[in-house]
Formats: sequence, structure tokens, C-alpha cells
Amino acid sequence: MPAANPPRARSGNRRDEAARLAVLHAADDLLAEQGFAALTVEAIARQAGVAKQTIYRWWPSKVEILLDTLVEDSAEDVPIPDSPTADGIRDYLRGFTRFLSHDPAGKVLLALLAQAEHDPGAAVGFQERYLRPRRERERELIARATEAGEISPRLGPDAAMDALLGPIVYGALTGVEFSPESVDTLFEALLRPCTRDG
Amino acid sequence: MPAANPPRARSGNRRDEAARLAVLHAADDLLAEQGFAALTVEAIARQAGVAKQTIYRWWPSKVEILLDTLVEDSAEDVPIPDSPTADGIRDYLRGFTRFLSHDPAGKVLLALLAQAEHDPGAAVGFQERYLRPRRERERELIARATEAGEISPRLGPDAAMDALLGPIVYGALTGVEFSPESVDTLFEALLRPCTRDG
Amino acid sequence: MPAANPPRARSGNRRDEAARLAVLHAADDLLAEQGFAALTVEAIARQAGVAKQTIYRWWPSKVEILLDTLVEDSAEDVPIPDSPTADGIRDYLRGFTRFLSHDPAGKVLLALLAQAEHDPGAAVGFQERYLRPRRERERELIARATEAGEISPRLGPDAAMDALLGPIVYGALTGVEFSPESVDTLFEALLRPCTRDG
Amino acid sequence: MPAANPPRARSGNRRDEAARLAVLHAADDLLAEQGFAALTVEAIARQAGVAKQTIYRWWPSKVEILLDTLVEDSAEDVPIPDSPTADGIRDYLRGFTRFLSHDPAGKVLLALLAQAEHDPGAAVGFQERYLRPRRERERELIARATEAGEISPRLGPDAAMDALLGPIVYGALTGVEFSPESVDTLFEALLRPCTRDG
DNA sequence: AAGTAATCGAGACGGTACGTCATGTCTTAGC
DNA sequence: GCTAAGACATGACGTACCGTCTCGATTACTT
Repeated sequence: MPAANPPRARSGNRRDEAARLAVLHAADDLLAEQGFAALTVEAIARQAGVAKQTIYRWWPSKVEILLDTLVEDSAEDVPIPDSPTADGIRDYLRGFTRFLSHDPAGKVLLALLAQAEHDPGAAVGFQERYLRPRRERERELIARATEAGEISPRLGPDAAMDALLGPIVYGALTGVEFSPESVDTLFEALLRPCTRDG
Repeated sequence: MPAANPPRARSGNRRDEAARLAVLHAADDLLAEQGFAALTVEAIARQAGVAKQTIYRWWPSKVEILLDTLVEDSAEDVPIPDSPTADGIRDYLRGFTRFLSHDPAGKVLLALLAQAEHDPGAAVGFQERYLRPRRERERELIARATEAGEISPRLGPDAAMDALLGPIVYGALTGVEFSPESVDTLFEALLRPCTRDG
Repeated sequence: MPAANPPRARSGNRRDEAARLAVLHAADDLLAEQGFAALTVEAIARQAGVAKQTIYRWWPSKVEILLDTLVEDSAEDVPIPDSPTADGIRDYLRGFTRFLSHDPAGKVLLALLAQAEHDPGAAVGFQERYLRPRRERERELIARATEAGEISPRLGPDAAMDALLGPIVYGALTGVEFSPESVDTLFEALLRPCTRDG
Repeated sequence: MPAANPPRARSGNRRDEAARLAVLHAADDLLAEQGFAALTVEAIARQAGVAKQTIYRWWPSKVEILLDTLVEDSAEDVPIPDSPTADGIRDYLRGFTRFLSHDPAGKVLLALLAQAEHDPGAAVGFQERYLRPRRERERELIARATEAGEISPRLGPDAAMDALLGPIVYGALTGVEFSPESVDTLFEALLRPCTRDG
């Protein structure tokens, strides 16, 4: 149904927060319920009960809408742990797996990753606003945990993170959930080599 | 340039092989030179010097065109090794990295992986015609190498392959080449645990 | 239904009369049952169980197919009377009205008249193969009847025929049957002026 | 030439009158210069410098475009006379002949009449928007002139009009102009029977 | 209190690509 | 040499979105 929104109070001079949220939620809903193909600017405007121009005024493209939701949701749902412990890192990886598989916001991440492959502009935004900031904090996490003796990675921090996250993402992209046990094994194999892995 | 093809000999009753190849090459070229966004059926037809209907007659969608090229090219450029040796597997992984990074056909793989995330139909085709057949032969490779004592994987065959390929693909998607050395390290960590590597 | 024709005996060297008739009947049937819009060469070929090329080999266009049927049918169904009598002419006009209104072949005449307005080629064929030959014999009919004192037209032979046939055709084109009584009145008014009809 | 229109002032929320006129004129021009076969929606859009969708937004089919021009032009170029005199009617018939033969808008009438024979939808529109309204006023003209003793028709008003207009239209359709003298003779024969027709 | 400015919804506009259909030309292979 | 079958280049069909634009209303700051 095309959003039986009661006509929002017309706004006036300042940006209409209700319209902003309606757009973000409409984008999320459309992606979750109809798939990326249905995620057109016109459909978002219809679903949100908003004029197309209102979208173009504030977002240069639908990718930026998705990035807005991803940045907010991932900060909340898959926070990077503060404590540089082995358990913290393990939990982070498990949480990331769950996020990709079971959280609607995880679909947004996959959609953006895919779109970045088709659209250089999307690639830049995805790098700058999601991947890079997150990677910097992951790097710091790895560094501090290594220093603390919690882990001893066989790879540099970037390669280690790619080696840990890559299988999870690849699984999600190919429709296979990378199991929590496999995540743990991966963790042991790459970050704590040659222990009596119990 | 809009394909200054000399007018192909008109074919007649049977499928025109020249037209088939022209379409496959046009699709490849457009993807490589202009990116996925430029890969429209109309552009392929223009570039190939072929009628749109000729494309729709033989391919249900542009995804199937790419799948045709991917299936042919990947069989040739990244063959799955026959000999179930550690070296064979290591070379396969290195070859796959190179394929993704430096071979135009690797772009096709990434484009299809991305498109599968946006388009359920593409996902099915990609699974059935690329991922599944390849995975079956990878599984057998792992099994035979394990049996031969060449490797002793810490994960089941599917998870192991995802853990090995995932980082390579994820790197390619995020614009980072997963280095050959890292590939080797990954190989050692996951398939030959706790040997004398320190 | 797509013509459950029993597969005609394959022909061989000479023109296949069965194919010729199948095409003519298919064209007639399609026009009568589906209207002119459905009268495509492909549909005729389907309906007749004949290859498209067989049609193009023998007829330069679908208009010529219709002309073939019209020439045959009109000669039979609306013959121009031999006897140059007032009654003969009156019957001819009545017969023409019935032909246009109630005979399927009359639809062919209207269709061709209409198509001639859209298509110069059709106009030429329609003139040469239907209108002109018929008009020549109509002219002769008028001339002989005048000479015999059966009629005394107020217009030249061509204008007289146009004045007599025009209303009938115009009525058929605009969906109104020009009534037999009106035809008679027209006949009296134009060909037998100022007699005792009041 | 593909319409070197200076970019029309973009309109905004309301219907763009310039675009409307551009479409009507383009349709007229194409019909006059290239014939009905060239009158495709795409060609009209090209010629008018207008997007195809702008045409489909306002007209359900190209027939309605032609009807728009016909209704406007015929009201101006072949007005039905107000004064119910013999001379008025005779002038109307002469004017109609000239309209069909020498006015580009007359081609539109013929094209629509022809198209109505091929396309039931066109037939309905042509009836409702051109034929019926005009016939109603013609009927009234005949009635008032009869009452005033200016004419004394030998046929009912509808049949009389068909008998007067039919030859003119039929002549135009078959490529013969029904001469003004013949029109006058027809007028005398049908509307003023048995006078000393001088 | 009037004037200015930015927002909003609505939606028309010129475009591009979609996937389908019919055209008329051509080749193959069977009789 | 005829036939059925059908591939092919061409180009129009009518639809969906794109991103830009103008409208008239609403609302808040400015004077």
C-alpha cells in the first residue's frame, strides 16, 4: 500500500525532519520487501509520501540515502568493541555475521557493496563513509589487542581483517551463511596460530 | 566507435555464430571500457552491430550474456587443477587472485556477483551456471588432496573454500588486491595448521 | 485457432494452388474476424499454414492479397449488369449497398479504400485493379442506358456514378447503411429528373 | 529538419501550451508532407521536439491528436452556416469540397475516416467528436431551411446530407475532385426537385 | 505587520532504455 | 524450382524512471 501517511504538517522554512525519516524508512522498506530493483527514487518518493524534488534536494542519489541508513544502523548494530580482547574480537566477528544474515540493515550493506561494483560514485561514497572509517577503528582494535598479547596475527592488520571479514561477506553474497563455528575456527587460525586451539 | 563491422554474411535458417560472438565480445568490451552502467541491451546491440531482437531471441537478459562469457573464460583462465597437490591448490588461489585483479574476465565475475545481489534471477543463473559447478569440483579437489595427505583442512570443504576465496573476492570488491603472500599465508593457516612456520 | 490445416501435400515444382487459396482465405478470415489491425503478413502466414516467404514471393504486399480477393468476389457478387435498363441500374445500386453492408467481401472493399488513403502504393493498385476497370464498365452502362432512353442523367457519367455510389460508400464508412429507399430516390433524382414522382 | 526549436521555456507544474501546439503542428506537418505512414508517435515527438511521454501523457493515441486538429480546423475552415438559406447551404457544400481538396486539414479528415475503418477506437472518437456534432448542426440547418421554404429535400435530413457529402468525400478518397458544378447540380437535384434548374 | 526566503507537495518536461511486435530480406533443407 | 521454417536488421510500440524545472502553499526569520 502506498503509504497511508496522514498528511504531514507542512513544514515551512526549515528542513522537515519527518520527511527525512520517511525517506530513510521508505528506502529501507523497499529494499527489504521488494529488492534493489524496486528501489527507484520515484518509488521511494511514493512510499514516503514525499515529492521527488525533496529527495533530490537533500540526497545526490539513492546510494547516499542507503549510506545514511547504513552508517547509522551499523554504528548501532555492529559496534566495534572498545576492549581489545580476544573475546571482544570474536564477538565482533560473530555479530557481523548475524548482522549480514539476519538484520535488514545487513541487506543495505550488501546492496551498497554490490552497487559500488557498478557505479564509481557509489564506490567512492561507500569507501569514504563506511569502509574507511570502520577499517581505521578495526586496525586500531587489532593493534591494541596484539600489543596486549591477546592475539598474534599471521597477517598485517588490513589483510587480517580482510581475511576475517571476507569469508563472511562472500558467504552472504553467495547465499551461504558462514557458520559461527567456522568464524571461530577462522579466528583461531589467523589470529592465534599454533595454539592447542581449544 | 559504433562497430564498423563489415556487414556480416547474412545467415539464414541457422543461428548466426558471428552474431553470437559479436554480442559476447561487445558485452565484454562495454563492461571493460564503460562499466556496468553502460551495459544496456541497446548498447550491446549497437556495439555488436546486431539487432536488439537478435539478442532477446537467444538470451533472456544481459546477465545471461555475461554468464556465457564468464563460463567460457573462467574455464580457460582459472582452471581447477587436476592434480590434488598443495602446490596445485596454492597456484589455483594465486591464479584466481590474478584473474580477479588483472583479467578483464574477472570484472565479469565481479559484475555478476554484484548483479546477483540486486536481481534474484541473476542470482539463480550465477549459482547454477558458475558457482555450483565450480564449487563441486573445488570440493573434490579438497577431498582428494586431503586424502592424499597434502593438506589437512581445519574446516569442511565448503567453508574452507569460502574462507580461502572470500578474502580474495572481498578485496577485489573493496578495491584492495589481496596480496599473493597473504594468499599463501591463508593457505598455510587454513589447510596446513600448526606446521613449522612459526 | 492457428489453422489446424491438415498438412498440405508438399508441392514441389509448380506454384501451389492450395497455398494460394489458403492465403486468400486466411486474409479474408482475419479481416472479417479480427479486423484490419490483425491483418499482418505474419498472421496470414500463421493462419494459412504457409511460410512468410511464400507470401512475399507471390504478393508484393498484403494489399495485393486483398485486391485479389476483391477482384474475384466483386465480379461475382456485384456484377455490372449487361442490360442497360433503368431497372438493371437500380438493382446494381441496391446490390452494391447490400454488398457493402452485409457481405464479408464488402469489408475488403472498405478496407482497401481506407488503406489507399494511407498508402500510395495501395492507392495505385486499388485504382488500377478495381476502380478503373469497374468505372469503365459503369461508364459504358450509363452511356448505353442513356442512348436507349432509359435514363437521362443530370451529370456526366463519372460524376453521376460518384454521386450514386458516394453516398452508399460514405454511409458504410460512417457506420450508417444508406437505405434502399434512399438509393431509389437518389436514382430518380439524378438519372430521371423531373418525372412524375413529386 | 528535426525541429530546431529554441528550447521552449520550461513550464513547470501546468500543461505546457507550447508543447501542445508543437505536437499538433508536427502531426499536421508530417501527415501533409510524408503521409499517414510516417505519422508515428516517435516521429511526431521528434518533429515537435517533445518527449514521447509528453504525447502519451495527454493523448491516448495519435488518432486523438488528429482529432484535436480536425475539430479545431474544421470549425474554422468549414463552419456550418447560421443562415438557413439555399445559398448558405450551397456555399457550405462548395466550401467542404474545397476543404477536402485543397486544405491540408482536409487530409486530416480523410486520414481519420480511413483510420476509423481500421481501428474501432478511432471510429468511436471520430463519430463522437467530429461526425455526430457536425451532423446535428447540419440536421438543424436542413430543418430550418426547409421550414423557411428555401429547400424542399427529397430525402430525410440525414440521408440528404449523406447524399450531398458522400460524393464529395468519395471523390476525395478516390482521387477525383467532385467539381463545384456537380455539387451545384447535386444540390438542385436533391434539395430543389423539379424546378427549372437554371 | 509586512516582506523575504527557504521548504514542501505536486507534477510536467526532455530524455534513455526497456522488452515486444511486425516488416521485408535472406539462407537452409526437404520434396 | 517450389515449399516450410526461421534468423536477421530495422524501427515503432507503449511503459518506467531519470534528473530538472516550475508552481502555489506554507512557515519561519527579518525588519
